[in-house]
Amino acid sequence: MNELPQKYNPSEVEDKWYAYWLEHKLFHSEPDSREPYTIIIPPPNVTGVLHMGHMLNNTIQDILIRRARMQGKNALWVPGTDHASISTETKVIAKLASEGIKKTDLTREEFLKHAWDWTDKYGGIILKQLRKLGASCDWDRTAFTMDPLRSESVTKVFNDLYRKGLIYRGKRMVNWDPQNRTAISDDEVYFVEEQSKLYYLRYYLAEEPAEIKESEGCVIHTDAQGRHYAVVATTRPETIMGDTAMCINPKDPKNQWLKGCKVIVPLVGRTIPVIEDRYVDIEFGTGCLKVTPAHDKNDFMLGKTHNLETIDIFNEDATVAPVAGMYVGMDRFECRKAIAKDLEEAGLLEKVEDYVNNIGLSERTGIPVEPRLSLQWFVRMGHFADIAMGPVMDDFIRFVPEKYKTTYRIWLEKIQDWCISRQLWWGHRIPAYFYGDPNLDTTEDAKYVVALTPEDALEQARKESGDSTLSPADLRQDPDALDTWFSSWLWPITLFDGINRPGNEEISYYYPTATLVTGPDIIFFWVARMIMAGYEYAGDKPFGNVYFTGIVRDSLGRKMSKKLGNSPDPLDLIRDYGADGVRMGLMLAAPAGNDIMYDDKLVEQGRNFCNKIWNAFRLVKGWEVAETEQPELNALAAKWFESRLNEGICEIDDLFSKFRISEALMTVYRLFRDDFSAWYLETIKPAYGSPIDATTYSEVENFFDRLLRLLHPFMPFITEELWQALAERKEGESIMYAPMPEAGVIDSEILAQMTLAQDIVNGVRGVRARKNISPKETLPLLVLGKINNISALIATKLANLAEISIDAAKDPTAASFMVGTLEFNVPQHTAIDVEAETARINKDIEYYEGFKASVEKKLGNERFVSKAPAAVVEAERKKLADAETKLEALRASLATLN
RNA sequence: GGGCGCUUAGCUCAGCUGGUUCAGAGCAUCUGCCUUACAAGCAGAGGGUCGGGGGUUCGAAUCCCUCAGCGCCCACCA
Repeated sequence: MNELPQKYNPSEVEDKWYAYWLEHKLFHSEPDSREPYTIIIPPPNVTGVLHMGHMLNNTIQDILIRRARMQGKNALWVPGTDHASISTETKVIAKLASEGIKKTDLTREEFLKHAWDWTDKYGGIILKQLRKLGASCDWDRTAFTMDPLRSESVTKVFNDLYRKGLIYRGKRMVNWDPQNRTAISDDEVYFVEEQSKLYYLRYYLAEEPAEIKESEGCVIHTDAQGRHYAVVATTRPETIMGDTAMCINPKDPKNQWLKGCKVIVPLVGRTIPVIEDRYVDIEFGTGCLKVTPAHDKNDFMLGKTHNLETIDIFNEDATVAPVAGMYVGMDRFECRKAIAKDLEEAGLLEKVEDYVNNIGLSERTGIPVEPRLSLQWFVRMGHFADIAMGPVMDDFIRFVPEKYKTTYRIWLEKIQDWCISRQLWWGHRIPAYFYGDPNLDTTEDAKYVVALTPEDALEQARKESGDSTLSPADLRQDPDALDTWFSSWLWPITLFDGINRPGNEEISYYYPTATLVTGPDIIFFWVARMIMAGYEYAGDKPFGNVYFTGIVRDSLGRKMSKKLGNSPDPLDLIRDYGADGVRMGLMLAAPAGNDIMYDDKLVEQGRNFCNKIWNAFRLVKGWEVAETEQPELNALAAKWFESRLNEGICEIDDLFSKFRISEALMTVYRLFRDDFSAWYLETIKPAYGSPIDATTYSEVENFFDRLLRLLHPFMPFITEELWQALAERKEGESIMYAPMPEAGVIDSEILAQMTLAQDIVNGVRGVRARKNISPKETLPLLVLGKINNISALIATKLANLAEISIDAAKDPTAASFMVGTLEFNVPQHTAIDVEAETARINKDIEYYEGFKASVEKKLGNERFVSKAPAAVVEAERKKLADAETKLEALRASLATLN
């Protein structure tokens, strides 16, 4: 036993076994006759580093995959990374900027070279980090969302959807990120409250009307010179150059007088019509709305309805464009200040109010999104919403927790077409090729073809244009890239090359995958779209279950962020607490869908538990074994623990089937710590220096083995270390492939007997604690009735009893306790503290009298007796009888005290 | 503005197809113990009128209504 240190030392153990698993290719899977169990990793950003969210997410996946593997399934966990178009491009641009290089100074090829260099250098660090966690991914299959195979698939799918009419190019109002100069999808915009200002602008009437039609409730503005004007409230005065109308609500009494008028845009001097639309909120501001169709979604709609001109006054980087005619080249926010000032000076600014409004920010750059009219590629979503709704609603794809079904349904019901083009270089380039007049490329009149290759494109273009002299130089591929999610949504399929080679052996075998583990934040971005693509391109669901994890927060409930510095480095934690300890700590606090409040206490508990397991092993391994007959106590204890273990296994199986993983872990934890260590091992533990009988020893080994296997999915390293040490193992053998224990017979009789034994032991220990009697001092025990054999034996050993007298007469001087209706006396040498004992018994009597009274009241209720089920009434009667027995015993004790 | 969810011990949560698993678990706290597996441990103990109010019922943490607080998602009125 002295060979093993007193404390478990994780770091060397972890490296040793991870290398062993790799060496023997234990994570690798090939299709075979077993049932498959597949998990695809949510690919982390290729340039990302491991954070606590990854730890949680990947621990769960590893638990599921390891358990499946031990259940005899062909378990495959496919790893990979995501090219993360916007995020990576942003990082590369920043890195280049730090070297004094501007993206705009580079050619596409040069830029991509930098990006690939960056990717090769930093890419995949996160996958290396995952190994520290013990992740049992099949690294031979490591994929990248932009490797050749995935790229080919993406292009094929784009082509296919285009042919099906599900992809189109269209002019829409998109969210424009002026820093990255790209469109982003609605889902990539988040809103924050911002303290801003509401500017009230004067729009003078273009010509003074002969008469102003005054009506009830009307608000007419006149200046000192008697000229009339309307007042428009806006948060964005810088867009006035794009104004092409002013809009009022036709029912607004305040502004009736403006109907049919024309007004002059302040500073700009352009005359615009006053239009009427019920869209305008009468209550907001003055009820007058300036309409800038190029720079606001709703204004765009109004522009369409009322046939307004669209003036796009901003450049790609949100500086003012020449067409605006003034403030040209100025940044939009600079321009706002300048205009405010100029309006003020021109007397066109009525007033400025403080105003809190929500502004949309780009998820990537955090800067305000500019609504911008542009030509983009879209996927028609109606068809996809149709095919993706049913399977989730019918639980054919099961969401855990279930509440996300609603979220999913509502999103699908009002789904918008998906803008898939991004004005980026890092990503899958859109396989559309323009020909003809290059000036038309960025217009809706562009001539283009969509093709798998430039060669195909040329052929098609020749055919469509009828110009057989077109050369490759006449084709211009769309410079834009696809939204990252356009490759991610194919991930479950492309990992098995199911797009390029439909129906191949791998896709047929591994698809649909078993369970997807991901965060609810990407339910729309990714989960929903994978379901759509799955049905469209693999003819089946991509996964059977979706397990949504929560967010890892700090102990104060704050999101972990770099800014707050409240996120521990996972690798530091692994170093300090061991991978198993960290895994356990995270899992203890992580019911599906619940955020977890991370606290070092959790991983401490995990580390401590590792130590507990370690020491239990030291104990057992330290025993000397003798070929002696097994004592009855040990035989009974084994019989009990067998049942208890089976009971535990049943619970664990049930919990796993409900994805209640943290509860399953808690169950094993208690099984090991309480039942196995505190009760079973303590029961069979031989006296110091004495040997243990061979039968018991082999039983202990067997129990230990099964417990290690139950623990292995949660804590892979320590369980492998101990399992290997528990018996002779062959090279290449691993607990990873040891069968997961299955529940056997549960003997409820012996479980009940043991419960009594435990109650007695607890009773005696309670007496010891109250009377300050050392655990070392043996005590006699009087049973005022009968108890079973196991109880007597267990109690004798674990309560350190000298002897047990069955059917004993009450000893009035003894300390007493009750288990159910059975009384126990512990005679002692020292005089009992009559006062304290009296007080204790009186307290009990008081409690049981109150209890009895409530039961009597219930039973005295005619309606209860007549309406409640017989069994319930019967149970109440038994309660009453037991309470009476107990009270009788307590009163007898009290009487003997005095 | 629309929707979903939550509120049970100091903390994190379970229980919620109504009645002895009904008030639980882990952690934390307190009190004893360095008892030759483990002080990263062992033994014992305390702690909640189940957010407030109302209703249904013989009976409510559990079902219904209502109020309050919190969280998330969607929309984005200039």
